[in-house]
Amino acid sequence: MGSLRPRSGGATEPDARTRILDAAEKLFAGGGYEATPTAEIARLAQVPKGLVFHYFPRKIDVLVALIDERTLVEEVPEVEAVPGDAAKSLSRLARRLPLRASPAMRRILFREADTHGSVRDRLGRLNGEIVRRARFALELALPTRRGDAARLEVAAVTFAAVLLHQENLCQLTGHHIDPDAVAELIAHALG
Amino acid sequence: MGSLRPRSGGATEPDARTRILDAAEKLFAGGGYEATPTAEIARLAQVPKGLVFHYFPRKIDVLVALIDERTLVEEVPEVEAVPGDAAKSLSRLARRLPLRASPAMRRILFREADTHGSVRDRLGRLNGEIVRRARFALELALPTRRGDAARLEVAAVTFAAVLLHQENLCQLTGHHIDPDAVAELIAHALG
Amino acid sequence: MGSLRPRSGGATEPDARTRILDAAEKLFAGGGYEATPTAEIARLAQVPKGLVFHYFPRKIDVLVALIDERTLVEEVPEVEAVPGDAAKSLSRLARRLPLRASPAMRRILFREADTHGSVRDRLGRLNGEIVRRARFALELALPTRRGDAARLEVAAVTFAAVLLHQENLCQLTGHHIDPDAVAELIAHALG
Amino acid sequence: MGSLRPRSGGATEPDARTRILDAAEKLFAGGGYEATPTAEIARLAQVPKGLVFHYFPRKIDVLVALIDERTLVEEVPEVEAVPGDAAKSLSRLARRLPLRASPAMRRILFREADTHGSVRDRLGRLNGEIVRRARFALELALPTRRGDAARLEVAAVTFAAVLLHQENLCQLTGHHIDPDAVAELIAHALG
DNA sequence: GATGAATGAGAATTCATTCAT
DNA sequence: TATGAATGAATTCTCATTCAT
Repeated sequence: MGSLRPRSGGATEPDARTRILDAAEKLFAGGGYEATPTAEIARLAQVPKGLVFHYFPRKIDVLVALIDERTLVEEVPEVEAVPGDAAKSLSRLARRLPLRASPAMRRILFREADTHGSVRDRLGRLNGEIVRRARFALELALPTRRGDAARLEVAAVTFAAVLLHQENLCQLTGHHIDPDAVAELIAHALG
Repeated sequence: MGSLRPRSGGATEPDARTRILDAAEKLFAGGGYEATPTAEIARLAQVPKGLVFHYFPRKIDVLVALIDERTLVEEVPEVEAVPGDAAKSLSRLARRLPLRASPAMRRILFREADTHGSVRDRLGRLNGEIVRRARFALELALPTRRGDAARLEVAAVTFAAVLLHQENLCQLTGHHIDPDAVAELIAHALG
Repeated sequence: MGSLRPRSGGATEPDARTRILDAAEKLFAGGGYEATPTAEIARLAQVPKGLVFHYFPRKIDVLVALIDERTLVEEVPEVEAVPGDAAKSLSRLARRLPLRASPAMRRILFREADTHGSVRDRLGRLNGEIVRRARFALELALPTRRGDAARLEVAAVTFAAVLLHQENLCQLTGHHIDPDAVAELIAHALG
Repeated sequence: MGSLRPRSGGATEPDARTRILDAAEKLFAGGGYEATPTAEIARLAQVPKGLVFHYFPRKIDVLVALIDERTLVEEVPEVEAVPGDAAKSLSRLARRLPLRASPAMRRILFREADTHGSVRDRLGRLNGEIVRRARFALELALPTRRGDAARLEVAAVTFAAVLLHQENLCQLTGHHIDPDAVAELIAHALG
């Protein structure tokens, strides 16, 4: 499990709070937030039950802390787009979503979107950021023509939809999408 | 709530089993499966608690019955596509997903995809059917060119992603997608 | 399962009441009276749940009927003892307990002795009858000596204990007793 | 009720776990395991319902703990037999069964033999130990003769049967056995 | 900070029994 | 006589949360 917080480095055993979050991350990703008892978090974290509530007074605080500390939507100004090559720019975006989070945290992010506002918000910001980057990449790649703004926006939104759809439902339904091919398709549509 | 089962027509009060499913549909869509106690289903359905278990021995059976009886993925051979007009064909598909289910059932379908295999399966079939129809629509609309099969497939998959993404996450994140615009974009990409 | 009631002979399917008792016999012997739901009796008997209560208004009536109709302690005057051969007489008794009941009913008889007075009574009568027969066998077999009445009684009671212990606990604990050897031992003690 | 665990001595109120086992011991002996609700155990123990499940996650664990902690089959090498006096040796054995358990626990041991394997095992070991001791007592008491091993074994098994039969069924059927008289009978048979 | 016993509301499920048909 | 839906109290078990130490 990936933490965004610096851990006490080397071979040291992570501290109790970290172990609790590690356990919750695994369990929430597996069975879901509602179906995971705090007692099981404690057991897996190898901490006494009471300690979970010492760090996280209510169960929901564990989820909030996970989202807060272990997912990061990268909203940096500089986006690595390839000027003049829309397809390549989108492919890059696909290969490296502006989301720093472990696979488990990604599952939680999508799965528990209904559970708490903070999760939903994070997901919304991720979507927004992907759209923003896709838009930027396309703007940078394409010769500026008038009247293209709307179409470019649609392309960006579409690409974001494909990426998030893949992250979320494709894993469940077993379908597969090749983002590179989609990138090329979209680039072609705008070209 | 929409039932695929024929109800006892007219103003007759629906029978107990139907009322239970009606109540479950509303509650699962609202608070989610795990967070909904069977007692609340019974209360809303105005039946004694025991009757819920008379019809559905375990709680999960209520969810399975809902998916089973109140969602239908239309897998019919004839698809109404407009020959020669890819964009219009896709737009039509967007306007009428091959999914017969109430808005509440749609919410349940996406929300509880992790909860039980039967939900996941249904969702997978929905995705598959949308892809199939999009593919068919595009094949019918476009002049047959060699080597385009792959690109056409990508277009179909992309369109399906957009539609399902809209049904699922757009409602949560507050973003919006105009399927018609996406349809046009894709048609243009293949045109 | 053995019924003491005459069944409708030949290959005819037994009637509902009989099937209910057949099912109860098997289930009570297997899991015990308390742990057997009436619904399961109905299921195994392949009769609707309501019919069980038609024939047996309360659940305990099923057990009482079983004991009543499917166990018989033979309290007949004529006992086949071998005059002059105590060991042989006891052996015969062991080989044919004065209890007409299927193995399942025997299990129920011992297992549910605490559950209802009628079961306890039947068991008491069985014990009494075995003692009576053992006593009779020994009296018949042995030359009448004064002062031996008490010892003979002890022998009879001992033999009954061995037989019932075997029927009851030996089956559970996996131990084994050879009644013939015990018969010989006792005969020797009195000889 | 006798506990094999050391209690907090003196007039101190026993702790919650002990009170739960005390209550269960009384209730299981009275009405039987199946017929005793955990809620009644809690009530009698004067602890909240939840605490029963804190210590014993499933109801059966209460029974298992009782058997485990409150019955002990004494399997010690040294057996106090009276050399040369078989009858007396057996009488001693009868007077002090190698079973450390309260009368209530004895009732539970025999009554719930079908309920759980652990009970059955304990009962089996008790039977085995009694046989072993009876055998030892007789070996010690009797002059060693050839070919008597089998008869001695039968005698031991018989005596064990009588003792356990008395503990178990005699209480139910109302019959009575005088172990001393049986001891004498057996001694006489081997004498 | 750490701990695990304690709490009790409430969850799922069971089940004997009733009853209208 | 036959049926299975209906009932609701009771039962086992869960679990977030508190709290004394």
